[in-house]
Amino acid sequence: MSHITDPSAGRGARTTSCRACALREKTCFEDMTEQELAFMERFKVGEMVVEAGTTVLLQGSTSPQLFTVLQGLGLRYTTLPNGNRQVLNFAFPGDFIGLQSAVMGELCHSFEASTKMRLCVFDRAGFWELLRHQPRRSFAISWLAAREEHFLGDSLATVGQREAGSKIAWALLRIWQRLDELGELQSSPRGNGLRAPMPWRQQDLADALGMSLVHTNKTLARLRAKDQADWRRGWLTLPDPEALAKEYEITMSEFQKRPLI
Amino acid sequence: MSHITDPSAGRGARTTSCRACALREKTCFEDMTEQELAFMERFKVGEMVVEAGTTVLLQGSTSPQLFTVLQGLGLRYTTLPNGNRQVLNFAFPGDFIGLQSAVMGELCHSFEASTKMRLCVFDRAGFWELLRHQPRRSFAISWLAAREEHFLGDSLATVGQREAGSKIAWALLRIWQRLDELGELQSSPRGNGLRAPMPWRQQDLADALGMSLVHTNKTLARLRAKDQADWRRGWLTLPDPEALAKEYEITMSEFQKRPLI
DNA sequence: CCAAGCCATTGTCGTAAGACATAGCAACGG
DNA sequence: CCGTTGCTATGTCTTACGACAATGGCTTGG
Repeated sequence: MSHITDPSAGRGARTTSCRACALREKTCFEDMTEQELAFMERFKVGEMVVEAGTTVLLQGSTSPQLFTVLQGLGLRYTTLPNGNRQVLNFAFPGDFIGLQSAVMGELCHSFEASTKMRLCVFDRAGFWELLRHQPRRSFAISWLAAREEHFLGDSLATVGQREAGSKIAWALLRIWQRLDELGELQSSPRGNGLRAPMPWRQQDLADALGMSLVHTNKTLARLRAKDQADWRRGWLTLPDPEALAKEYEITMSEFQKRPLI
Repeated sequence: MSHITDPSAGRGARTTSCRACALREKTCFEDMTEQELAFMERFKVGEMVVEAGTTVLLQGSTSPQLFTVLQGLGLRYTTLPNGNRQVLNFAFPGDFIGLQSAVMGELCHSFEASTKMRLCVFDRAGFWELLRHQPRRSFAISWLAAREEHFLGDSLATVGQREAGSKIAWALLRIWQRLDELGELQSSPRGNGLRAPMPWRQQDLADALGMSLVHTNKTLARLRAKDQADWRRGWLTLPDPEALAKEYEITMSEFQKRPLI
């Protein structure tokens, strides 16, 4: 299902860490120094490519690895004792996976690839080294953690306080915005506006919002009937994101450049 | 409503930062070095005492300050455009408040004192200095952030996937455990087991769990009738926490020593 | 070309939870 | 002493949402 490639194989010195991919321009940092690069080189274990559907991290296990998403989309979730599943968030390129596992011993969530993914693999043991010796990287960790905390809080407020239509709209807008930031929006084949790839299943969205599959489906149908959002066969189309946000009282946070690990 | 005291007034050098209070033994770190102490001294702005009901941080504003809770209990919440309120978490002594505001420009949540509180005030501008020059403190920040992320995820799963009784039980157990860790459990005046101070209102709990006040009240009454939990007049009594957790399929995370900022 | 899965869709029905209204009960203040 | 305020407690009625069931449409694979 997956294989690990040697990070040093066949690439020049300055394409190390995550800088190999197009994510570089999205960072809010100047280029790393040579010293930092050398350190990150040691920290990085390799790259991993996994097929859609692969469980990368499994709740209850103790993974020795941390990841940064380079390509593809994923899903972070917990399974409750009653069998229910809660999707904690959707993962996009640039996301750092596993900070919690580095702190809590045992994993309290699973991570699954929703499409084919390419991951940058780091060694958990080296993580504390990173914090100790690389203040700028350390800043990045805190930045990402704070941002993650912010979005989890936002999710909590949505799941707790919004009604079905508003929940769905919120989730779609959030995903839309994130893909927009990553430059993943494309013009529709029929030429009517933009569309975004959205490979998840309705069940995933339902589990993210604390709704049943059926109710999610019906609510999506309602949004589609009102020409507010159309999500079918892996593609999302929002005719007017701003109007949608206004209709359902959703305030989007503005774009922020993000640091990379 | 509040006043700020000079941190250097009337106390010895080694009682600086947050180490002045009994929280010290709860840390997972060796004592700070003299150098670290000196740095934290600069970082610390003062202490602040606020009365119950005070809004310490207001959503939408830009606070130049970060806090560590020294004494008292508080509440972190967001207000949605539709007027609903979501309580994000309850704050206890040792909690670090404001990491997000240090990263996102504008505050996206409010913080309110539920009892009289004593807070350790830090300067936001000095925060990045801290990360840059104090690797051990920087570790602590990451640790706390990861833990916060963990609990937010847990909250999300609870609000999204549990039914009313289980939600309430989960919240009560979580608060009980936290107070236990802080050594705040007391023997009941009537001599029947332990009790914990719980100064919040039913509305607060309702807003934390995404339930209506009325339903929260009725669910609490049901738990009380079954002798599983009794929360009245600011005091919580759990006759058998383990049994409660088992009954409602709640797995408590074990105690972990926490670092201090 | 048909069978088997996997999802999406839609209808019916039941219930958990919300909305609203009202009452009870301290605590506080003049 | 009584009126106000802030919170808790119940009763009744309504509804958004979940549970269950059946269908249909792609996709994969022999």
